[in-house]
Amino acid sequence: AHTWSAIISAHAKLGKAETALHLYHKMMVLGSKSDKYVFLAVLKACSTLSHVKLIHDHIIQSGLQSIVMIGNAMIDLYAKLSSLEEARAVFDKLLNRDAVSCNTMIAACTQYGKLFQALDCFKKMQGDGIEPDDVTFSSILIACSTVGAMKKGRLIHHQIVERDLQLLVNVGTALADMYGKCGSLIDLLDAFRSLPYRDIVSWGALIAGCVQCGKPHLAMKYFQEMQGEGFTPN
RNA sequence: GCUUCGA
Repeated sequence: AHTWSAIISAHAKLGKAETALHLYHKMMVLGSKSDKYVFLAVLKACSTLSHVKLIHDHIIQSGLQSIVMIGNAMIDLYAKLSSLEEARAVFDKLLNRDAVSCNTMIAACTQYGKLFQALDCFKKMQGDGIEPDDVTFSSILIACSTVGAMKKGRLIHHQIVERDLQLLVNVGTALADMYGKCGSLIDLLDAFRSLPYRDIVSWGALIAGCVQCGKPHLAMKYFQEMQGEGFTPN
């Protein structure tokens, strides 16, 4: 199974989804048993709901549905290909939820523009003794930015600083993004300057944020500066 | 060989 999962996931990562699914089919025909890594690899190759449902059935038949990593992948896929309700159904049934489960659910709520549900999930995970991590905070910030909730974003910002998580690029960039989308140029620049390093994504958040804040000339200035630091615009 | 976030 480990050699099958390696080759299936390699194809899935390279975007060769059909080939990955064919290999999975071949593996079954040859009578090899799937383990959790095979399922994770083949789930990555699923681009339609019907594929996901089919694999989900196989997972249930194998009795592997209660494995956290599998459940987490299912939450993500149902959110992206089906509906928030279906994602939540998997989330609710999962008994050994971890931070990734909650992060995935929060990102799912965000995708559907449900800030209140995202915040509720954030609150409940802490009630359940699951520690929020950097991914949790970056996801919650994106939820705030998509609905322009700067006041809530600031409260989250304080919790981030308490843990020094603003020093991580993903969190720092999400902060910059949130302030930019909410129109606070000062806070946007402050978040950007606190980043441990800059990459193409953080530059993008800065430039888009300047535009959002009504400062197109500043955006142009940073666009030049970005190229001066060797980044090619994407 | 392994799931979630900043585009």
